[in-house]
Amino acid sequence: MAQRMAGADRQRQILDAAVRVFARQGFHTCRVADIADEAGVAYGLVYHYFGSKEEILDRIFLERWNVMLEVIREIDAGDAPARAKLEAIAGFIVESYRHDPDVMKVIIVEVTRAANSFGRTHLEKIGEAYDLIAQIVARAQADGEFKDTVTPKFAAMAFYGAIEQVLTGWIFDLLPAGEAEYDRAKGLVVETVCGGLDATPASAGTV
Amino acid sequence: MAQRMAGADRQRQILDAAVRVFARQGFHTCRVADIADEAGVAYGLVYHYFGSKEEILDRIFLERWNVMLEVIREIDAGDAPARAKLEAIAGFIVESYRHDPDVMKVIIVEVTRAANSFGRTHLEKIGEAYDLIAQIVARAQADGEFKDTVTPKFAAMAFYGAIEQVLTGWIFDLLPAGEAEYDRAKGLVVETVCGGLDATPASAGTV
Amino acid sequence: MAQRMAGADRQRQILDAAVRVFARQGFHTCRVADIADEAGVAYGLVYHYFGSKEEILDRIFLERWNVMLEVIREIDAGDAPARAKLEAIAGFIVESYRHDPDVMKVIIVEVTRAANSFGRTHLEKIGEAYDLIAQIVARAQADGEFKDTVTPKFAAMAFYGAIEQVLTGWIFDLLPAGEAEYDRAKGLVVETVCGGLDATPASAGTV
Amino acid sequence: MAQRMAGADRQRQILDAAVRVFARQGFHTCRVADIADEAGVAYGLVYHYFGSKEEILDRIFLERWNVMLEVIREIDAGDAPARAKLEAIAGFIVESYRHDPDVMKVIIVEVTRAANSFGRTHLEKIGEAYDLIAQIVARAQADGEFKDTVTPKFAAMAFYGAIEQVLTGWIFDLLPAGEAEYDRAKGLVVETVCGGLDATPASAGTV
DNA sequence: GATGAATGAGATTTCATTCAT
DNA sequence: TATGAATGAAATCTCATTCAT
Repeated sequence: MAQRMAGADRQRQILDAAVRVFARQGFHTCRVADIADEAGVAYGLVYHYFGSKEEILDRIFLERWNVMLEVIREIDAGDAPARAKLEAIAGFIVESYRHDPDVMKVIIVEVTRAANSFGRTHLEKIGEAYDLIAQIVARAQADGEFKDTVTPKFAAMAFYGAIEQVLTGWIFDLLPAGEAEYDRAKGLVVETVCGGLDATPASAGTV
Repeated sequence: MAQRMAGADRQRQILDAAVRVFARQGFHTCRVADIADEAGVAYGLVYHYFGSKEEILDRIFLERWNVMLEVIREIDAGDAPARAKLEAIAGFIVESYRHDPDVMKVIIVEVTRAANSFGRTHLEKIGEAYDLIAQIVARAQADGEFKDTVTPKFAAMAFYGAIEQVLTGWIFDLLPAGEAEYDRAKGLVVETVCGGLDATPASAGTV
Repeated sequence: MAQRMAGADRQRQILDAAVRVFARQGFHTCRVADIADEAGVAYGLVYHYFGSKEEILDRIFLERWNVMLEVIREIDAGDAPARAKLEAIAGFIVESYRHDPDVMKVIIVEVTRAANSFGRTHLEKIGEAYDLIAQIVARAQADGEFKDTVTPKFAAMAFYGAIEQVLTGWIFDLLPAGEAEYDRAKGLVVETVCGGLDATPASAGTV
Repeated sequence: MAQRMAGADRQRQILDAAVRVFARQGFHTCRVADIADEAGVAYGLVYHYFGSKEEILDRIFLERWNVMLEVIREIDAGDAPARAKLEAIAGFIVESYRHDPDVMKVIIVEVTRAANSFGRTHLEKIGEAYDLIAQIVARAQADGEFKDTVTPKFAAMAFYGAIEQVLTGWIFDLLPAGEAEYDRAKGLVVETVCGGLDATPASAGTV
């Protein structure tokens, strides 16, 4: 039986359990009871802290996604070259996965591509990230750092898609994973994608 | 009341209806009754032709994915440069979307990234496509057409992820869609991604 | 595809198939399709010859049960001692089982004790057999051949129950079955049951 | 709306309701909703306590049958003559019916003879009872109390079959029922069946 | 007579959510 | 806060029966 505990801690406990359960069984396949069990908490307590099963997923997604948006904004605010900024973003996403693969799995598998089931609830939030990346590209194109062959939005999608797919590869064991791979991936995604964006393509060859 | 019809035609009719329904409402959100209604067919007939709702999704996925694997294999068998092969693949995927966006939406949203819910049923099939692309990259690296900075598998994931994300952008209205965009996208994905793969990066600049 | 055939033959063919299917899978567990398959006949043809699945079971039961009633009446009409008559009845039932165990299995398992499900449709018919046996006992009691310790109906039930249970034992492999056992059973049931009915109990010992 | 209640009590309540419903409508003919209604409980609560409709029947059967096995074992352990033991067993079964006719009806009609539908799940359990009875007979034959004309198993089947059929007669109104009949039946079954087993058949005449 | 596609009512089962304690 | 019993609205799936051909 769970001891009294500060509300915030309990929420955290349930949220963390939900991440594990969603990652393991999938949002649609798991039951609220599974979350309660995993958290070692009574059935009804989940509903004391969250209005619905979906709200739990919302919270998991928003917590992490907002952090990412924050980080991207900070990166963007710096005055590094665009390529370095993209590398920092890729680095952050990879680190996020390294730090807590389950959360990223849930976000990718249950939210990012599942905009259907959840209605369009999170689409806007998701789009914000793409827009921020697009802005970086746009500014780089204006500065002449990047070519303007592609629209910034298009570039942002390709960039983000490449990263997400690499994570998906790790998640589903389609790509070798491990500490070394994580470290290399950060640069390689940018290398691969930005190779085609750079205005001075020779630079790609020098890395 | 539905007229008598050859079995294969009825299956097609139900399959097509299912694609529309899955695309519109999502696999988990729709009911088998919705599919029957959409097909203008009695409830039970769906179960006359398919063992379960899931089997319908399986069929939709496999039909299309097998075609894609076939096409990739054919492209791969030719002796064009790797870059042209990748462009042909990207072109095929984009054309697939243009021709039947609903099917691609279902595949991307309900299958490709949802390997959780369906068990790992289709993971292998999905992986085949990545492997074929990786082979093309590997051979290009051996030939000196591509650099070998990244592993072929990694490159394949980045490449496929970029395309899929562009499609996702169209699907969820995060990226402007339309005939012109579709045509441009084919080349741009390759341009963007392969720019970093090309051994002679200058070529990227000439496009 | 089934050839044209006289109606009666087709009915027989379906009826025989149904016996096998009911015996193997049970009435509630099998589907009409199973019967059609077993008969090597098209689905719809079953409904051409029978109004419902239940009607098939009715026919199977009535055909056999009426034969049994007929036989019991004939035996009863003779002027053998009651004990011989009962032995003849037991003999006939055992022979019925030996000749077509499936029919008896269906009758015992699906009809005789299942008077609930079928409403009381066949109760009266079933009761006729018990009454005929009871009559034999009653007359034997009047003649002094049997004691009148028990009511004729009670004796009839005990007698029939003993036989049916022995058959049940064979059906479910709780009792060793085989040609020799069948032959011995005929007399033993009577020996066992009638031993307590006989007015001259010593006779039991002489068998 | 049902009040909160201890889990065990609720199970009992549902179990008792199920007995009434199965007895009245038959297992295959009733719906789980009928059980819930009869218990005055919400639909889903039945599934809160039992995994399936079949599990409910299993429980009803096992609860009662295990009691009977226990009683038979106790009777068997005593040192009364075999005939007295059989009479005690018959007495217990009849009392069981007198005490709760519905349970016995369900066991006889839905389980004992329906070994088909339930797979062979309970066959072994059912057989245990026959075996125990057979043991009593076997020992009596060894002691010379019973003749060894019939195998013990055969005798056990005949004995049990006679009782069950008498109960069936009461259940389906083929045999006059009532307090007096119940009391008389206990001895009469044994009298009838054991008359043929007794080594000293004269004793049968003295009852 | 013969076929098997078509129908749809209904049964079991699940599980998110509520709420009495 | 905490508990888990209670609720009941769906959803899936089955299958007896009908009927066009």
